[in-house]
Amino acid sequence: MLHSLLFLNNMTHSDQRAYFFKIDSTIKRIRNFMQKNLSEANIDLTVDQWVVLDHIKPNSGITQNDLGIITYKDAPTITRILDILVKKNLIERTMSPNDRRKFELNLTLEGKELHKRANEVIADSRKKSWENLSNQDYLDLVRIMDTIYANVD
Amino acid sequence: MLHSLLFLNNMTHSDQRAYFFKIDSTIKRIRNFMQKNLSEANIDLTVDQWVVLDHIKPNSGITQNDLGIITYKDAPTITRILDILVKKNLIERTMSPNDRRKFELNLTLEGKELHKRANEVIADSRKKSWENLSNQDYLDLVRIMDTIYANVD
DNA sequence: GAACAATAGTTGTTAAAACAATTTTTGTAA
DNA sequence: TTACAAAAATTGTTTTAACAACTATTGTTC
Repeated sequence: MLHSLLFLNNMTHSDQRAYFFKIDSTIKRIRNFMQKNLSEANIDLTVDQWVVLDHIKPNSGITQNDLGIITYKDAPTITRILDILVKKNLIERTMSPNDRRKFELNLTLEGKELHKRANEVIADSRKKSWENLSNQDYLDLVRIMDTIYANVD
Repeated sequence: MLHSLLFLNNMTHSDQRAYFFKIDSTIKRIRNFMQKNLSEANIDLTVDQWVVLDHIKPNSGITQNDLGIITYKDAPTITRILDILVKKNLIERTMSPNDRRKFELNLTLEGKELHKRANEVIADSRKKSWENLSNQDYLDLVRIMDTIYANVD
């Protein structure tokens, strides 16, 4: 309710398209909600570490570069998140046999186990946060996001 | 197109509700787009500095605490952004006469001038990024964001 | 094959977010 | 009025994001 109230205020600024602020505050809340749920399940992962872990899992041997592309994170960010995941013993960097500039990334056993646990927490969070919304809402949201994404390309 | 493609990939994970990633990547893009437009207009402001400046302007004398509430930023973040805006000579912190714990915030003349310039850039960015979308889309987006926000409260 | 360009990854810096801990001031209750 | 709680703001630390600069390796062109 605070959210709606404040946004209406914000809307008076200039036009009805001040949606940036709305999306920004909502995504922050979702992130915090997921983070809280991970922490309460004693899972030592940030949401972004989860995103990276979750994208390595079905792509064994992926390089850091490609990982950055599919997660929309730049190279330095990937490097640093991976440094943390390696330190936590959740992933392995093995040098590519063909190209000594590259690493191949894989989950460790511990990484796979933690992924499984975290996945349940994230799925529950997702379900909870989507309550009262329909499949049509989902399709609309995706279409709107894709349109904006294309507009600013 | 890359966006859609990658998202479809991501969708195969578990269910159709992995919308977090979609929103997150889109908001990042919008932010970068606005930042680029500010920089190209030679406006030395980050998007978040803009948000703070834009919320002080119609609320002269607002305290840091209240500013944090309406911008959805916590106290330390507000402190640090204001430090920067003060250093840039865009806002003034004057001690509240009634309560020596509080500051009253106001734009300087320079702040008002920069706000005006930035406002045009942001409005243009907003318009551009909303192309091909309707008023109904806007209403749907707001409703979906508000619903999610309430769900994770 | 040597010179140069491109690619993969790392390091440095600044900004913002979240959280915890702290200081200063104000409000409240005994 | 004194003791304690609450409020406002700051400082410290870790993580992520963006950008620039850099190293090492590979690819290309002459």
